[in-house]
Amino acid sequence: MVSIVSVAKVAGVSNKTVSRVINGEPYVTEETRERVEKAIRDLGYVPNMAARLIRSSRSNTFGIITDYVSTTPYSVDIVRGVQDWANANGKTILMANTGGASEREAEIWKMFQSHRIDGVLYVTMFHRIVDPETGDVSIPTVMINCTPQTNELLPSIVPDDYQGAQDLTRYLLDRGHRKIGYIRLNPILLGAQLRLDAFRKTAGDFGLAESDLSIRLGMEGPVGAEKNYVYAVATEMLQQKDRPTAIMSGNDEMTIQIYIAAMALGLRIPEDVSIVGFDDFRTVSLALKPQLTTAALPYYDLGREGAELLNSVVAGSKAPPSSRVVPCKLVERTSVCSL
Amino acid sequence: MVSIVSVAKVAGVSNKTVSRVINGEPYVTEETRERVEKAIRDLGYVPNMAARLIRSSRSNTFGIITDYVSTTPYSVDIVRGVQDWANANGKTILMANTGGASEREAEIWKMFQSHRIDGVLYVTMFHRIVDPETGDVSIPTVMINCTPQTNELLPSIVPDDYQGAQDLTRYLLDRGHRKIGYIRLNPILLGAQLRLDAFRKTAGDFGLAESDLSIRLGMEGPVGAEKNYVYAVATEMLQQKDRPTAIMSGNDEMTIQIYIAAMALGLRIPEDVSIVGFDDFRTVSLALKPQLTTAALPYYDLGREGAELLNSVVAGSKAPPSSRVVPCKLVERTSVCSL
DNA sequence: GAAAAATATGTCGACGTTGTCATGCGTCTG
DNA sequence: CAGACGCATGACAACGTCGACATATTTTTC
Repeated sequence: MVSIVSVAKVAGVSNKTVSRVINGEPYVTEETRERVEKAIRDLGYVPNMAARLIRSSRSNTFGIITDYVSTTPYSVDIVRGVQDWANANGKTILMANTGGASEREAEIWKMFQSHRIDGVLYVTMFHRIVDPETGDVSIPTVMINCTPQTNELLPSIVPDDYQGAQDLTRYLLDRGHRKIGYIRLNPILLGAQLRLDAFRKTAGDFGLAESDLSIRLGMEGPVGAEKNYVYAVATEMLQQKDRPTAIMSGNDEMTIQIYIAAMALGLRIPEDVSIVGFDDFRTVSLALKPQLTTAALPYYDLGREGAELLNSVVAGSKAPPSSRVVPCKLVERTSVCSL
Repeated sequence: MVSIVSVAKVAGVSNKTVSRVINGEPYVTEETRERVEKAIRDLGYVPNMAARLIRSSRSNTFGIITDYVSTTPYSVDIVRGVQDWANANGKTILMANTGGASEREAEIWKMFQSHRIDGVLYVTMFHRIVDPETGDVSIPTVMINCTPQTNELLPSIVPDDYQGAQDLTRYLLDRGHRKIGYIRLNPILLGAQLRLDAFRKTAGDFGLAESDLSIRLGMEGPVGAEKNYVYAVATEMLQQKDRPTAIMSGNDEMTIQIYIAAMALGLRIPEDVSIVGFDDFRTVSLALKPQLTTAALPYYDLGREGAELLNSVVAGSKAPPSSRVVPCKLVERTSVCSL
């Protein structure tokens, strides 16, 4: 492999001078610089990060540790956000996922440490409460899409599920809906509770009675093996004689079943029932006809800002580890009508 | 940072002996080994991969370079397959994605080289033909889900779209369907052509005339900004007086619109129309009612086997760079009825 | 025009690890 | 009991890079 030494030999300078050119340090004649750069090009020299790291003990690398990248195609955008930031800032990304197994988690932290990474982004694929199992490895960490259980005060950055659901509820109320059904997400997920709370509170503040709200559980059970009642629940809800004029769904994926249930009963969307989702999972929200009005989870921004935040932590900013909350934008499409 | 030297000091041995213990080399007394292991535990020592790398010039790291991890939640399973393999075999994964920009691609190859990674997995999110822009960086490479344009003879590993579509078509024919509609995937994707070819050939071999087949384009245009005709095309197809008894869809995502189109026309699935998809994109195929019969893209296996293959290439196996094809398994659910 | 300052380049060692070779000691062989 | 062998350990150099410091050359300053 071609090293700094071979470049130096070809350019007829010392290796230190080559190092200076590579790192853009001052005190190199234009002429020398050009000769060195030519040698670098000719030889196809690429600096060796590993050597740089043992010298300077800064790896310029972040690690991402995730639970279920895969079983859930939802939140890949978080990873993309991180990668784009990394790319723009000359950082490298090391990736690992636990598949939910906590014994693997400790291994991964060890692996990260063996690469002397500068910081860790701890990403969960659903908004939830967790406890990183670092196995006494301590590396600057930012949590994305999750908050720590014990108050170990790791900074975290999460979507504002509450505000998103609030906006969606108001949106329906503003359009005259007074009987609203709600099909709940798996209660395991933190977002589920926040969204439901916002729905209840907003509807209540507006003056709706609890009896105007038809709240039902759509899913439950462990992530990846949950029981799904959505179709049955939606069918039942829509067969009530005093049926809701709008249904709010725990997430977009569940709306597929709500759409089908409604259509099977001969109801038109949105004329007979309005439907809103949550997440803006575009594979679904754009494929449905009419297209789905929903609240977009700011996954990409979560990733980007998380990386940014981690960077400032690594750089030693003493900002108290706080929980940042990123708003969910309401995306208006055509699945809701005004009454 | 605690290094091998500090461990040696505490254990009262030379650093080489510590190295021997770490690497499980022979010729260390049981007693010495224990003393060293204790010191390692006490100090929380973790070997420094970077140092190991400059010594041995083997990084035990693979890079993954992808085009659109993100915009498409489809193929994250490939990445999961790779990661699981890596985890089981003590390799580390460096990730980068181009977002489709080829100027970024060259940068990424350079970055990979600067980390002296052992090999690259070049992954595309759709089965297609590409040309890696390595920018004269040469690292052992395996292509996953894509095949090289120029015959540079990089080994590749791809799903068997042809066989999958063949199985699906036979499945319909076996159940008595003789008028079959086909809504095509974006022709940009290699899989689109293969799937269509298999459909045509299999139906033809069975004795169906071209007039029994109703083949229509469902999508076209650049990835991420395609035009989508599926709903309109499906509606039209199902309104023909001699309408097909079954529709085969380019992929699962498109079936959402086919379902809705059918239901809007008052048709029941599968009694009035049978529908099959492709991919087994479970967010969709399991959410639909009735659940979708489809062919599963072997993404996880693609990742796993791709990593395996790369490993053997890196190890210097002289196996001629061939294209391996992994079968798509038919997943039978309830969206098809027998006539 | 001599001293001081600025610029340009080089020498050397250190980072943490492992490969090579050397050494010391006990045991076996004939 | 001498030589050969096997085992356990250590000394030292080298990998590629860069920081600290030294030296050489040019420019500025009074």
